[in-house]
Amino acid sequence: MTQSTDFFERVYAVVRQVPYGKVTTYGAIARFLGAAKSARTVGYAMNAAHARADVPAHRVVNRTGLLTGKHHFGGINTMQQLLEAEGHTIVDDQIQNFETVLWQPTRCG
DNA sequence: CCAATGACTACAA
DNA sequence: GTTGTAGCCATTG
Repeated sequence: MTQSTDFFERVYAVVRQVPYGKVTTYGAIARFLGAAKSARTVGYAMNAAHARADVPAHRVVNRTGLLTGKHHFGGINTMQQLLEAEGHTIVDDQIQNFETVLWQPTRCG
């Protein structure tokens, strides 16, 4: 399907590669896709990712590790709880040791 | 087709 | 070091 969803599928493919207990950023995904400046569009794709059960959008946060999109999970605490359930520590909607749990997309595992 | 929106990021003051 | 503005790109109206 070479439709608008194509771009989203690219994002989904990367987000699904995020391992358990790890998180990534919009910029990392955008850059990996070759659209370093489309970070916003990546977040937009996340909004559509709601329809994808295989897309752990809660593992995607902004470059500061802040849960900016927690509002889009139906509950402002849903995203945080999901991350905490994976062993993350969140304070003030911000992931602690963010760089420690940060994961970056790779072409080979 | 034009205008507005958005889960971002980088630069400047 | 904090706050504000600008740029960017894809989607939607």
